Formats: sequence, structure tokens, C-alpha cells
Amino acid sequence: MARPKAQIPGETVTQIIDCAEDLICHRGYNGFSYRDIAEHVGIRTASIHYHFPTKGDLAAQVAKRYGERFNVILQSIADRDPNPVTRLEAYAGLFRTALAEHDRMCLCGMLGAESATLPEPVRLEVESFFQLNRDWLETVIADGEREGKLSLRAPAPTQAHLLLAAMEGGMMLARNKNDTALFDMIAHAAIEPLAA
Amino acid sequence: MARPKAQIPGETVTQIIDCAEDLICHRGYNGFSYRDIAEHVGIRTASIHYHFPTKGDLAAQVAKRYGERFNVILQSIADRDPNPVTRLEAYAGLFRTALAEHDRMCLCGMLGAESATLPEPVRLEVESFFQLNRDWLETVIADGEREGKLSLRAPAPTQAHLLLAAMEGGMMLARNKNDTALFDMIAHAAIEPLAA
DNA sequence: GTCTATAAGATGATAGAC
DNA sequence: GTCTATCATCTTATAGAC
Repeated sequence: MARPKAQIPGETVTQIIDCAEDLICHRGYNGFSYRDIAEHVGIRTASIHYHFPTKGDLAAQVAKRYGERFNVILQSIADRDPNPVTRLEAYAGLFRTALAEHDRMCLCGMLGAESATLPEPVRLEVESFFQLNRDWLETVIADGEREGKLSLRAPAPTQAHLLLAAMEGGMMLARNKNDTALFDMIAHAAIEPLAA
Repeated sequence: MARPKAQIPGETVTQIIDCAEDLICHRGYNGFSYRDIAEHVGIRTASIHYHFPTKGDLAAQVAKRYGERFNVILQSIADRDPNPVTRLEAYAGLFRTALAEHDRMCLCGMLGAESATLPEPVRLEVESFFQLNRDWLETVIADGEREGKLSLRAPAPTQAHLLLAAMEGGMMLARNKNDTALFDMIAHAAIEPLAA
């Protein structure tokens, strides 16, 4: 009667992706192995290969889910908050929370640095994530200017690029120094000048 | 009479450090091995261990030299150029050149993302590099404001942090997209608003 | 200072039983 | 879908000859 390995359908896959996401955020693509995941999830590495034949397949799916979830959150921020400044602050808050509560880099900030060693499908997911961020930021910033609530010294696309760079760079610096306040300072300095 | 392995004193060590620096800028600490260096320099991995017992020793020395050289260049910029705006543009130009001409990340931007997996001595060298940058930027920015050539919306230390974050984040984004112009846009957007 | 030889363990991945 | 077993290769590192 014992069926100790019976699982809720898709449960193992979810655990694997969850674990891989956490590992990548902390250690990067080249800093984790199937073994790390196997030990944490309580399965064998062969089982991971059943679900994700190669490490690139796994990382690509992790990055894909990360982007999809991020997209949903971004939409919900835009939906519930009409103020461009607090929208941008909520945006920065997403990165801040990951950093402060889980000591995590942005998954794509980590993978982005490793771009040169990434399987192409992974690199492309990372690129899509950044594009998603830029598009959202550009819309928020352009809308804010049109409403007279932001005053820009450079075009909205440029400001969007700068803000994203500040987030990713700020996370990296804060993490190296183990100082979340450093990220807050950078995020605030990046957003505040846009306010009219 | 053949002494094929005779070397100019310190020449091999220099070649190893040069090669390791290049590899780290491209692939990161966890993305290269002693084997990569051995093949490129034309020696055996055991010879590298003679000069650098552990990978951490090697990376720490690479990061140390990188910081020292960077410091020299920063001083020379400050010495020959009194204008704060063009000083900052020259600063950004350092990163831009590495990116455009060698497709290189900043060595410490790469290592910084990997902070969690780095041997402590390496992590500390990286932290020193960032401190060096912040100090230089802070001085340039504070001097510029005192002379009335810059007009700051936030204190000089905060602006210095933001500028550094924009450089590191901008390099990562530009590299992931293989688009140097993206870095230029970000660098300009970070510097221009400081001009009085 | 460089080499050969070697170790001990990690790594991504596959074949085939259950 | 998970397991055992196995693989070839890579990785960091050391011992000792030259």
C-alpha cells in the first residue's frame, strides 16, 4: 500500500524549478548543479534529467516563469496605482524585497552577467525579461510625463534604460557589500529626479 | 643549448594573470578553469598552481591588479582634466572601451554578481574596487558642485553610488543585448543631469 | 619553474529496471 | 516518474622528478 513517491501532478517539476530559481539567484548558472537540486528536493539527478533533459532547458524554463510572474506583478502595480512616482517606487520595491528578505539577486541580473556562457535559449529569455521591464517602465514614465506628474531630462525610453540599469547595478553592489540600504539609496536617487 | 622554457622573470605570472583577467571578464569566476589558462598560455595546470596555489589566490591577485591599474587611470583623468563633466565622461569611457573593443564586462561587475560563491579574499578585493570608484566619483562630483559646474539633486555620495550602479548595470544590459549603444545611452543619461 | 602522474571528487548526461 | 548504475569528462589540487 505504500506509495511513498506518489506526487501531486507537476509537484516535482515545480519543486525543481523553485529550487533552481533560488540557486541561480544566489549562485548563478555556473554556480549550481543538478546535484544541489536533487539533494534539496529529495530526488536523484536522473529524475531531474527526466523533466529537464539539459541544464539549459531547466534554466530557460526558470527564466521564462520568472518573467511571466514578474509581468503579472507589473500589470497589477499599473492597475492599482495611478501615480507614476509610487508606481516606480513599487517597482523598485520588488527588487528590494528579494534582496532584503531572501538575499537574492534579480534572476536575470545574475544570468545577464553570465550571458557569454549561457545556452542561447536562456540568454534569449533573459533578454526578453529586460525588454519587458523596459517596456513597462517606458509606459509608466511616458504616461507620467503626459499627465504632468513627471518631468524628464531625457526621453522616456532612455530614462527606462537608466532606471533598469540602476536597479540591476544597485542590487549587485548592495549584495557585494551586504548592505540593503545601499540599494535603497540608489533606487531613490534614480527615481526622485523624475518627479515634477 | 636549447632552453625553451626559460622565461623573462615574472613573465609567466603576468601571462597567467592577463589570461585569468580576460576569462573572468568574459565568463566569470565560476566560468573558467585552470585548464583554460594552461591551454592559452601554453603551460600545464600544475605550473599555475605553483604560482597560485588555489583559484581564489589567483582571482584575488587578478582583482587586486585590476583595482590598482584602475586607480592609476582614475588619478590621471583627475590630473589632466579639470572639467567635472568631461571627467565623468572619461570615466564612463573606460567601461565603454572594455565593452566595445573587447566585449568585456567590468571584472568586478562580473565578480560582484558572483559574490555569494567567491572566496572571501576575492570578495573583499571586489568590495575595495567599488569603494575606490565611489570615492573617486564622490570627489569629482563634490568638487564639481563646489565650483558651480555641477548641480546636484542628491548629495555627492548618493550620486556617486547611482553613477557606479548605472555603469555596472549598463554594461550587463548592453552585453546581454550585444548593443554597445545601449551602454552609451545609459551612461549619458546618468551623467548629463548632473551638469549645471 | 615546469613537468608527469595522479588523486579525489564533481559534473552533465544516458540506459535500462521498476 | 523515479530509481540504480554507469559514463566520460572536467576540476581543483598535490607529490615528486627534472
